[in-house]
Amino acid sequence: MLESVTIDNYEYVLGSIMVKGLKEKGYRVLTPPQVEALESGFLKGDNIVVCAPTASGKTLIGEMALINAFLNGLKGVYTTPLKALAYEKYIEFSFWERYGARVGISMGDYEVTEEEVERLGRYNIIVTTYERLDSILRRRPYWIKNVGVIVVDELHMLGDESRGHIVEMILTRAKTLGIQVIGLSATVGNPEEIALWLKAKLVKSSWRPVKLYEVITYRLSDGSYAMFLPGNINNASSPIVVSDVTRYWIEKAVKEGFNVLEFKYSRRGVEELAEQYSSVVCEYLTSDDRNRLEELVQLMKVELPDFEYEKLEHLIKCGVSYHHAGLTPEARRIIENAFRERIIKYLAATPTLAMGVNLPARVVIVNVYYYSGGGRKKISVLEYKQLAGRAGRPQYDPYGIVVTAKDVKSMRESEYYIRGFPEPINSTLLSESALRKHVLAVIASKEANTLNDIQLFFSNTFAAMKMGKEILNKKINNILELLEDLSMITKRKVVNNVVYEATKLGLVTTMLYIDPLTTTIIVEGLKRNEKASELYYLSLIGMTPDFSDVNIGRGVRKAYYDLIDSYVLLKQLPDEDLEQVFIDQRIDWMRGVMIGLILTDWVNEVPERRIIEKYGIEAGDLRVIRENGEWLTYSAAVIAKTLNMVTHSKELFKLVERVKHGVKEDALELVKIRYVGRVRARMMINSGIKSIEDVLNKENLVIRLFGDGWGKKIVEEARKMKDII
DNA sequence: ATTTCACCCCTCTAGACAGCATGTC
DNA sequence: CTAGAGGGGTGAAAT
Repeated sequence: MLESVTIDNYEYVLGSIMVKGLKEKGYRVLTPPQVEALESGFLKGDNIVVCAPTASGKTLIGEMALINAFLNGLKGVYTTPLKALAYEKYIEFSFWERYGARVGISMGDYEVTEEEVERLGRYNIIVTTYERLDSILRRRPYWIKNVGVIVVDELHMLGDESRGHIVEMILTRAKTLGIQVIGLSATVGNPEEIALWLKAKLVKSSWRPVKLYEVITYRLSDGSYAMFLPGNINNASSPIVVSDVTRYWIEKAVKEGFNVLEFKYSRRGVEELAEQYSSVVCEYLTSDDRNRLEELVQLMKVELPDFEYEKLEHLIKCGVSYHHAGLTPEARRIIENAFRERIIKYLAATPTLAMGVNLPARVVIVNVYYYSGGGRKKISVLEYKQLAGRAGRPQYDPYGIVVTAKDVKSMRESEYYIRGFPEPINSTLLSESALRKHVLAVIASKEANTLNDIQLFFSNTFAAMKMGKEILNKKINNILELLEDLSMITKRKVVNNVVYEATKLGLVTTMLYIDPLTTTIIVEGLKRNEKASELYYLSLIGMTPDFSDVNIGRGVRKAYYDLIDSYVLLKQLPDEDLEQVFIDQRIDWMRGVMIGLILTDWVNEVPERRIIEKYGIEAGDLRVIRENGEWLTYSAAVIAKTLNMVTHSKELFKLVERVKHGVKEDALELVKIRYVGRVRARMMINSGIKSIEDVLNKENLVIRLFGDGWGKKIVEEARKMKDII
């Protein structure tokens, strides 16, 4: 056993102030990846890529770089893929405020106005989401020259199909501007290549804080399972056969006081797992367990909407739950905490859980099959390692156990995940949808305006290194033509060069952070009518590529075919010809219609429960639809204004507020009052209270409606608003 | 005449980031 | 491609 290395050993590198702070934060010993990183000399300013498993202390390396920059009078930026992670890190780094560092956060929940960007100039440490940082960098804030380091959390996201290109652009700009880069990555197949691209030193480590046993598991033809347990668990190198793996581990877990996490790539799948094993866990609960679970149930009853609570109640009472994005964020947080405290013994989850907050378990069961695009596929080794990394809670568990590939049918397939190497990650920037956004952004921000400069800018990308500049330049040329066709940019010939400039529409598109195609669809849709219904507007934005896909209940679409036909005839919906406006670009017309119907119900005050049942969606889905709807309705409003479509823009701006609060027009004033949402606003209007003025004049009526507590609060809030006016 | 049931066909499959106007009183 | 569960529809058998 190596003697542990302490922070003190590196005081000569870290400096006394940082050492003092880190100790105050509770750090003493350094993990091997941290030692290696320090040895690499990243605090002197070199780029570094750290490839190491979950919980090996990568964040601290980033944190050191941020503090180092701060102590040198520079700014540090830390960027992550999730808002929840950004917030977590923000809280963590706020510790340094006692050392004089000003710590700020910037993500979509906060505005990105000029003032906001200016405001960020005051901070020494800024935590952002990837997209927000991309958006900020496009605005080229004056303070960018003071940024000493950008720390990219979850750097392996670089290979993510839908968002990797954002990371690539951030890093490309960091390279171009000569800003130090610290990349924190899971173990990937080609770390050398990424390090080479970033001109970074590479720290590779497989060190984990908890020993990990990967248990080869597979299904036998009779439906039972073979498992090769590790030697020191049952001293056997031949497999044991159990009829049900999950049951086997749950029984062990409940008796020995640890918990079990199972991953599966399907919402329905995880709900079924929870259902299936709730009776198993229930059998073993102690009276103490039951009491704690009863408390938990009471908490959920208060905190969650009824329809969500009703779905979970019987599971939670048995110490079991599922976890996926159909749940509201509130439900997810409660379940995560209960699992962390081991009140919930068995949790079946989709990969949301592995992406987000740190939630380890002694035993992790991994299913590897998922279904997509009509086929049956297996998750990659990289994804498997990410899920497996959740096994073993540092400081609590002596080891972690991963049941590898519960749903495969041969030993070979299971071993493949254990012995196999994570796949190399590739650039995703060359997809048309990614490139059209970024080429436009580079032109709109004036980071590059001539063909040569644009090509030069993109020659710094990972894509250029991987694919070669010729292919890249060809693609860029195609995109430039497309953007010109879409009226996003204009072209001018100057002597030996071509100069590009963003149009008003292009500028707006970049600022709104939407896809040029989204803008075009909105423009085309609006052009067709002078004035339109809310259903028309809301369907139109639902058809754009920026609106995320929605899980509509089975059979629901079909049930609406006739209704939809009649709407199209009445010109209440954008007609399907809209699709033909875009050669080669399929727009999701049907999705848009469903979104339109859902959001129309929402802004007409149909109760949430009713909407969810009607369209077979879940509480969490409705929330996503509302957020997307708000952002894109706003975007449509700004686009309409840019094109001087006065009626549309007026209507759309009004609609933004209605989507935000889920109310009809007459309730817009009331919902501005804090503590008043769609339901209370309607109650007041029904009682004759129609404005803030009315609230103050009919104080007693408000208190009669909502009781002493809420009633008085609401009146008080209304008074505050009156005072402001 | 109405209900029940076996059977076939069809459908469906994870997640999450981004925006913050303006004219008028 | 290499799945599999559940919903809906259908038609014939059972009541």
